[in-house]
Amino acid sequence: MVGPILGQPRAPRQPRLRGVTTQSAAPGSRQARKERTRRAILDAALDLLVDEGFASLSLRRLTKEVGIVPTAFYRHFSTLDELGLALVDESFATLRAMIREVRRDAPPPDELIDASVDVLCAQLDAHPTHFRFIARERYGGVPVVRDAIARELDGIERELATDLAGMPGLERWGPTDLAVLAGLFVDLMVAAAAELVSTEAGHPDVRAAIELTLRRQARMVVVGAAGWEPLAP
Amino acid sequence: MVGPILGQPRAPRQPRLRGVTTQSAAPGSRQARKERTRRAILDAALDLLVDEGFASLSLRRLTKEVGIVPTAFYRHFSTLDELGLALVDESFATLRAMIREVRRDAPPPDELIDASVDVLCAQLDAHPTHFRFIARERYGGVPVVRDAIARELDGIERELATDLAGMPGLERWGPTDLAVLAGLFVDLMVAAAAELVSTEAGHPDVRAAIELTLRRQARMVVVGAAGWEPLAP
DNA sequence: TGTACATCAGTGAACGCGCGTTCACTGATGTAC
DNA sequence: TGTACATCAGTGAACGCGCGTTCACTGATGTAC
Repeated sequence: MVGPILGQPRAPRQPRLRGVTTQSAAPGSRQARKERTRRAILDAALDLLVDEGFASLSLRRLTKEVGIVPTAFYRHFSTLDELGLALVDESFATLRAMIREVRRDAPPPDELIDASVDVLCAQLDAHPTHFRFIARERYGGVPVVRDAIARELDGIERELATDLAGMPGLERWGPTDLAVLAGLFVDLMVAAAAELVSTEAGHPDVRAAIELTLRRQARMVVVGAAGWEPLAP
Repeated sequence: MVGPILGQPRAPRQPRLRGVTTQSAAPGSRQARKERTRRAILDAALDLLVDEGFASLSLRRLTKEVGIVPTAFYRHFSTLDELGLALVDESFATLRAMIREVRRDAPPPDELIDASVDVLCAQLDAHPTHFRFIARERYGGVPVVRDAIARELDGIERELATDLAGMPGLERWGPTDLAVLAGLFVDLMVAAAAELVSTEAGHPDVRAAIELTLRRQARMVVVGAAGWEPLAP
């Protein structure tokens, strides 16, 4: 065991923000501490991305925010792109969890829209940085990240199309129509998420208005789907 | 008049890419040449923004592309933000011209969607960089630009709502419902534009698929609007 | 028309700064015996 | 249990580079007379 004062040769580097401490004082196994630092890097990145795009993220500012030295970053990610992909993974884990929640509750068709929007708003409150990341980087400046997000959103559209296939009134729809409808819902969701997380600190009035608009837009789409004469697949 | 060789004290700086020439050789009045350089800066910026976000745009690379020295930039814009706002102006001039074109042709309601999508696709071919700029920077990393785009899109939504108000079947709609529908169309358009300009060099098949999806989505929304029971304003 | 002066778009040297990445290192944790 | 050695997350100095911005300048264009 190491004394609390020993092993700090010069002015000790204080933990800066996130509980990442100097090697002499951190609790837990080496592996646990490494994982904690990785977590701190991801969190610091999501925080910094509130104000800027991923393309402008600087490794030095990021590691400063975490409280580690710039070179320590490379113990966790070999490039910034790799960090970006980890953020895509994490953000879509949140989004998929949200979708699973709706699917699990299986609300009746007439409540489906409101229930889905409720879940979306709750998730937006719980993980605003994840949704902001997806919305902002979807058409953002880093091709690797942009492509990864496009691929994930494609997957979600396909899943949603499968879900929709079993719904009352949509049994006779072809795969193309289902894909079109699914795309409509996904676009609607991402656009609304982007609006909601960008007004973050704004008035609850603005927020309520965006939420209301989303509900009406989604219902309008549902009415359109209900009246849609399915085309050949 | 100045001779073609005189007044070039050392290795003459060749015009690099855009026809911006050294001061000794450029034709036209001083004002005309200044305007031409400004134009070249805007064009070079739009070109560079194919590959990166506005937040990552570097003044030095930009001026190098134009063929002027970095400091000459300040003769035309006092900051990069000001350049960004000029690009917003220009991009929305294109978008508004597109809307005017649809309005002028005034196609009958049953052809309105297809006619609008046709115009959109034609404009996307003519000015892909403008639409890419709007789509990418709408949620991008530079607040000044993002806010300006949000304001412009709001204006367009309001205009569109006014247009829609006079259409058959929508006379009894309240302003809120009209705004909801207008928002839906604008989101659809921007999302489709973003998809179309991002596959730029891609297969015409992909392009055709996106275009077809857009047509079906728009029609689905129209069906939804037609079946919509208007609510209190 | 010719001359003298003003304007100003573009130049080029220089500045200090933050950037990503390299490298040899330190010292607490982990492990083999 | 105690000891000797290996591992490896984090350190800190150093590098060369491109960045935005300053400043005094140049010389063709524009204008007043």
